[in-house]
Parts: sequence; structure tokens; C-alpha cells
Amino acid sequence: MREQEIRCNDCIVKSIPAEKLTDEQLNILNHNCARISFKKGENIIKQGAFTTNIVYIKSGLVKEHMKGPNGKDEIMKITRAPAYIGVPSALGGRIHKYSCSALEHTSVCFIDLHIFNELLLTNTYFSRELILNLSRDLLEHFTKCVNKTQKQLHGSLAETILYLSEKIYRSDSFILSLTRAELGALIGTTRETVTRILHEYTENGIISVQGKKIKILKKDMLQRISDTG
Amino acid sequence: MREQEIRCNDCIVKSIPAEKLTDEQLNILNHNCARISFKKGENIIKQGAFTTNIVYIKSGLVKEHMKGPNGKDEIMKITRAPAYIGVPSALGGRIHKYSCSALEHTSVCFIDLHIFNELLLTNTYFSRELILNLSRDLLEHFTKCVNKTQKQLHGSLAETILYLSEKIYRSDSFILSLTRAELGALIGTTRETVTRILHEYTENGIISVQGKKIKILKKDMLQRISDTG
DNA sequence: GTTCAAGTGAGACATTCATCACATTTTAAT
DNA sequence: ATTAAAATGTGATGAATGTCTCACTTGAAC
Repeated sequence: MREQEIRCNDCIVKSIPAEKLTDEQLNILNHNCARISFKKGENIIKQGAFTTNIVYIKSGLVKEHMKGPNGKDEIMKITRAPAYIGVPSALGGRIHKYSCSALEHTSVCFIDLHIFNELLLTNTYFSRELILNLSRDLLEHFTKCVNKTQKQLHGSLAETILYLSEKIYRSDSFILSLTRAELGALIGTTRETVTRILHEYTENGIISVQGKKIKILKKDMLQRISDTG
Repeated sequence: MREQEIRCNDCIVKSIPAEKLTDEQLNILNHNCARISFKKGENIIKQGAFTTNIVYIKSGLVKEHMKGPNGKDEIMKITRAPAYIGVPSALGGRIHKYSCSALEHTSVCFIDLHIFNELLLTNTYFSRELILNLSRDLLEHFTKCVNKTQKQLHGSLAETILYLSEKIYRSDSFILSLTRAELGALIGTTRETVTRILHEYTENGIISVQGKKIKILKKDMLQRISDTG
């Protein structure tokens, strides 16, 4: 769906890197930027496709997921607006190495890759912010990966619920936009196991679950499970 | 151990980003750069320490490893010279989020963090190369992580042996600078399991093992095991 | 060369979790 | 409202792999 046209200069959800851009640079961006919105479940970036754009999420929620050797989808990251997605693939290679899909209704801007590269070379503050973003992503993923291998699934799921609560939904009580199978893909297990563990948590009064609605009742307990693995 | 002084300008193992620097910038680098060498096993960057330097590996082999929640060390990456290490931690935060240790005798340059930041802001080609490096690291780690969760240990170990052979030692026959326990930390298992699987491979004539010396005999078989998981 | 710590190999056993099969519920489409 | 499709819950079973133990080997330091 094509969105109403807003000039990048006036866009209220400007990214942190983009705040470093000059008016002139924002004008260039404005003329090489396609605004599109996606419904829940729609694919924004397709693994294997050529990298012709950088995507900026203005609003919504996105999963970055990668198809593994046995064909199963693994979710690398849940990303909340505002953020750039697909940057490592677009800059590091010619083909997208993972997919991005909307978990909720999501509005994005497609930015021409050449323009993005041009901005990187003409504005060091912009590129510095991007370096910081990439660095943080890498560290975050290192941590996620170590936790995943060392913790048992109880710990990983507890960690994930806390993460979703704090970083994504910013509330102790939230409506999950992920299915059980997607929760599984996030922590590297199956939907059955997710169901079982969630059930255990409710039995112990740690959380309450009603379909997609999750409420954290004993945050300290959940934190302890997350820490001890 | 302090090394003999070579000016950065004349250094023959200049990094790809550093090739983008001007003579003047290389001079600045030269005066803010400490050349040190490490013996096998020595710690170069310590997890938890403050980030005051970027480290450039001139020669040698390094493991980047992170202590997980249950105290076990997990190896995130084996890095061959020439390369920068510790960049994400140094730029993304004030504390090193993982350790780096020498696997062989290794020569490095410690570069003052302020100077490095200065170079990033004054030379867009330098920062662009760094962005490319970070992007590739992130993609590589995504892939590694997905493979690790989806493949069984047979597949992961086969993949690792191929990786070491192709990317690190660049030969079908090599002297491993990692212990069995470190191989385990690399693929997320124990030294016992590594032993067992290596033993299986030799029984099937896929590789030959004599202590630290490993020789790949049937590369296609190893590749198949790696692919099918 | 001797000595001691670190690394290695191998077996028995316990545990976690994936897989399969099927019932039930929720959601979306007509 | 009706029906199909997707998502979810639940139990039984087995395979993969961690843990523990002990004996043996290697290599580095003195």
C-alpha cells in the first residue's frame, strides 16, 4: 500500500543517524525514498533477493528471520520502529542473507542503496551512528547466542518474555504478536515445547496466559529463571 | 613483550581500512600506537575491562570468547591476522563484552580509542571499510548461529573443520592450535563429545587425527555431513 | 631427565527435548 | 453463519548428548 507523501525533512520519526543529516542531504533522501506499508504477516525483505534498498521502519514491529540448513526458519531479532533493517546484507553483499516480515501493521521507507552509500561517504556523523548501531547489534547477538547455547529452554524462554516485556511492548502485560511457533523459532525450539513451558510458568503463578495475552505476575522469579538458565 | 618500532606508515601488514588513510593520518596513528606481542594462551582483551583501546592483530591467531551465564566460555570467532578485534565493544559500550586470547604467538598494535574515533570522523573511506567489516561479521555470525541451532553436532563439527581448513590454516592438513575443549566451546558442546565425533570420522576414513595434526581425507564426505547436519 | 599439570579417550548413566499423532480451539474467508 | 485453515494443547516415545568417572598420554617447566 502506497502511503501519503511526507517529506523526509518533516518526518517526525527520523532515525538517529538521519538526525545528523543536513537539509540538503534530507532533500536528496526525500527524492529517493518510497513509502510503503505492510499488513501483519507480509514479507518486507526476502532472503535471497538482490539488495537494491535499505529499509527504514517508521512504525510497527518486524521479525528478522533466516532459513537454516534444514529449512526451518530461525528468528534472529525482533525489531521495533524506528530502525533500519537489512543493512548488513545490503552493505556486506549483493544478496539478502535473511528475510524481514511484519509482525504488526508496519510503515516503512525504501531507500535507494546508492543514495544510502552516498550519505555514508559524505556525512561522517551519519556513518558513525551506523557504526554504533552495527556494533550494538553484534554485541547483542553475541550475548543472545551464548545464552541460547548455555541456558536450557526454561531460561531462554524466561529471558525472551522479559525482553519482549521490557524492550518491545514496554509493559508487564501485553498482547503477543508472535505465535507459539514463532516464539519457538526465536529461542530455537518447537511450538510444543513453548506451550509446555508456558504452561509450567502459569502453574507456578509466574505469569498468566490467555491466548495471546501475557501478564507477568512474578517478575523476580522470571528473572531468576532467566539468570540461572 | 615490547616489539621493535616500525612506523605505521611503513607497516607491511596494514589493514584494509588503514590503507584508506592519508600519510598525515598514518603519522597520527603511528604516535598513538603501542606494539606488543603475546605468547600462546595469553589474554589480549579481558571481558569486563574498560575499553580504552582498539586492538589490531598484525600476525598470529586469536580466539574471541565470551563467558556465558553458567560460567562456561563460548568461542564466538577465530580471527586470523590481519584484523581489528574488540571494535564492537569499544565503540558500542564502555566495557569489553568479551575476551580475546592468543592461540598462537601473536603481534598486535594497541590503538588509542580517541584516535581511532578521530580517524572515523575525519576519513569516510576508513569508516566505510569498518562498516563493511562489521556488516560481514554480523552476517557471518547470524549464519554460524543458525547452523549451530539447527545442525546436530556431527554437522557443526564437520563445518568447523572445513572452516578451519579453508579460512584459517588454508590447507587440507594442519596442526590444530585449539584443544578439544576449545573445539567444544566453538560449537557449543563438551570436549568428550568432540573426541567421540572425531573418533567416528577417523573410523569412517573421513579424516585422520594424530594428536593436534588433522588431515582431511574425504572432503566431499565432510562437506556432505556439514550440509545435511 | 623428571615431575606435574593439562589434555585425552572411553564407558555407564541420566536428562532434555524433538518427534509424532491426534484432539481442540481460534481465526480468517466465503 | 458456515466452513476451511491455521494455531494450539497434550501425551507417549526415543534419540542425542551432557555428566560423571577413571585411566592413560602428552607436554611444559624445572
